[in-house]
Amino acid sequence: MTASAQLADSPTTRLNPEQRLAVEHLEGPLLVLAGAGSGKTRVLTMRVARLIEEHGVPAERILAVTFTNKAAGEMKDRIRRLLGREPTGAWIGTFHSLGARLLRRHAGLIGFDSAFTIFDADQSLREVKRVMAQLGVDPKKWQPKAIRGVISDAKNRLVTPEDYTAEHNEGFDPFARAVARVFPEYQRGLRAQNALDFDDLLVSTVDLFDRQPEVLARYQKRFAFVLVDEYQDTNRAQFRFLEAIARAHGNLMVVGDDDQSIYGWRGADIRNILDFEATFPGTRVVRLETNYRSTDTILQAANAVIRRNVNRKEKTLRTDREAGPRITLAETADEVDEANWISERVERLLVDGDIPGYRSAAVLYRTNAHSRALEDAFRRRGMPYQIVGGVRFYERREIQDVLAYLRLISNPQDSAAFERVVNLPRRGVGDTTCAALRALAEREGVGLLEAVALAQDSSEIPTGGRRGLERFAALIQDFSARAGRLSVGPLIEELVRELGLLEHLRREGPEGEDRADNVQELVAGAMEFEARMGDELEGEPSDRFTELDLFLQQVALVTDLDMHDARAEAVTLMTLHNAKGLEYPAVFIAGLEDGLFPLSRAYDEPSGLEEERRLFYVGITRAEDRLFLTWARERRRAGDFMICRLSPFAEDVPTELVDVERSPRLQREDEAYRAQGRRPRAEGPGTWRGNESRWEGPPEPDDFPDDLNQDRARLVRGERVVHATFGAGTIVEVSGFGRDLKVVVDFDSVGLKRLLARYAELERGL
DNA sequence: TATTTGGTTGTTTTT
DNA sequence: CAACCAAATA
Repeated sequence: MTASAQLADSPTTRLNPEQRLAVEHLEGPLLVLAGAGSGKTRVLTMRVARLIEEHGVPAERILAVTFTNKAAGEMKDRIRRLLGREPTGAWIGTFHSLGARLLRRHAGLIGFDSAFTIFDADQSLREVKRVMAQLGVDPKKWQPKAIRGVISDAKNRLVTPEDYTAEHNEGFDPFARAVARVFPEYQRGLRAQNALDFDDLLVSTVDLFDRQPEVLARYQKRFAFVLVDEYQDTNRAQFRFLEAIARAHGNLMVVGDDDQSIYGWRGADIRNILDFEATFPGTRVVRLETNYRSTDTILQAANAVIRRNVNRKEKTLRTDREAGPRITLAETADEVDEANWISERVERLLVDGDIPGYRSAAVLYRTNAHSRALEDAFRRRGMPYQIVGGVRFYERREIQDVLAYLRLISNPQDSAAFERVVNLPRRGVGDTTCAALRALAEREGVGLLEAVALAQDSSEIPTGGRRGLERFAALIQDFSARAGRLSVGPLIEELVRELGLLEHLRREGPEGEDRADNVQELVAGAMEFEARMGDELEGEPSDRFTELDLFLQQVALVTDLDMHDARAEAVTLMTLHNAKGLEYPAVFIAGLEDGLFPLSRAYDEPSGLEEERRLFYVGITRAEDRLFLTWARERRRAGDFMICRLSPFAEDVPTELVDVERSPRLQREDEAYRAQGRRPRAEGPGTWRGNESRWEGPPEPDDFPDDLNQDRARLVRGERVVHATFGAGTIVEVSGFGRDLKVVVDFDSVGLKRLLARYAELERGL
């Protein structure tokens, strides 16, 4: 962080004119269009400090919203440093954590108890599955994940279950009809369990503001200044949240960059930024186009890439920095070779003194699955690395098990948690007992835990199960009582001990040892947890909160990225999405192959391709000094090998900025081929060659077998097709690409079939 | 009821 | 080549 050093002495004279304009802005709407590396965080934090320091605004009148807890923490740090004291009372957090905090205060007003559970993606998926089973919606025909996705999209657009159902339950789209049945029941299920999913944290907050004008008025008055980071990634619900508060006074500052909008798939609405001036009349617009991060070479590459997008606000980043070394594009044989090349190159950068330590390098990739090969290579070489994302700590089975206990202790209505742990460790409560209990609970209109009491004198519950249920319920009640007087750390420790969980896990075999370690890590983490009670509970009756409630909330909302330790002396491995907002002296972007990056699915729509390109742009602009792009000729994906060709994105980088390399293994192999008088495999027009940095022109379509040709007419979801034997049908799903393009077709006569497009010879039409 | 087996499935990206 | 899930068996 080069900027932070300058921040320490904080004179506004260190700002460029545009930055100063933004920092000194006092009242009214302000839109800051901040290019990558243009010092936007600096502007945000300095404005906050200035409001407090020079204009005497009390810290508690400030609301600052970021996208990750880490960004929020960083903002708080910097403000603290600028002020020389804590910005006590200011609300600085993510949309989700702020929503959770507001909802906990006013849970009663929207029909929830303030100890509500927050369902993460996994839990809400389970709930969808449960509802589907209850309603008899076939999970084979409609994927629970897909349904969950549509529900999430609807929520992000603030479409209620009722709206959705009214619109679709009689429509012609059978999938939408299925969703129309599941959605309302899913929502009812959450409510019955006193649970909210991630999206609800936004939706319900907006709802609360809509329905309780006096609550809204209170926060409008309190938060006289609202500041938002990464504004290009906000969705409809988030916009409404901001707008609700800010419309009272218009003191809303948003900072964003339409070129870095990479969450369209999550409902981010680019119109929020493009229409900002129209929504808030009198908006002052400030553009930050000077980059303080990257070399001129890197910036030129970034500009050249992003220029190819049609749908954007025209702008060009400048820098005062030197040209710097050229970008390296490396061709490798396969993912193992690629990973070796990268790890070897990191080592070399270190030895040559180009970077001071491992932490100065990051490897970015498109999909989490890609991390495995890299991880192997780093481990083999004995190099320190840390992976951000992927299998998250809190998502591990054993951790989820412990958390389910805690959730049930905190919120007895959480039936999902009940089912998860009722038979863990074994208490003789199997599927039969559970099903009977569920039926009983349903009939009596109570939660599962409550139903246990009724089950004792109910003949429909198997006697074997009853004893187990009783023991379980007693255990939970016991711990609920303890939760009131113990803090989280000791509470979890006792729980784990009394369950004999560690021994239980170790008995599972070699895997179990790791699992036991993870549980111990969770205990250790909880021991360190000190609820910021003072902050969280200010002005609230404190008897409705326990430390456990707050711990669970934090756990639900803290992500892997937030736990990432930027100071650890290790190479960082993460997806391009996770890299947003970060910077490194040396950046590697791996897997630059057509179909992987951009992902083949992105070709379905022009906007999809543009979003992928923005993602590439984000990746490039993470680099301060050195940028490496790598690709593999051949890669294993989903079990089998695929022949790859260079990503068209790489071709958008001007050739004069690029040095081309081939991995040593590739050089050896190609030599061997040549010695046999044969043409090196996969090398032809359209391939970058040898050590000459010369691009030989675009690939000739004829040079690629038809089934690899990405330009071919594409089969898309919803399209009508005709098959030689099955007749007419509708495409329900498309997956894979090129040679492995697979489609699921719902044929009018024979129903669902999964087909490999290359054999199926589907014709378009009715 | 618990465990094992075999078969199927799939790869975006995340708060 | 996983990981996950359903039915079959102990």
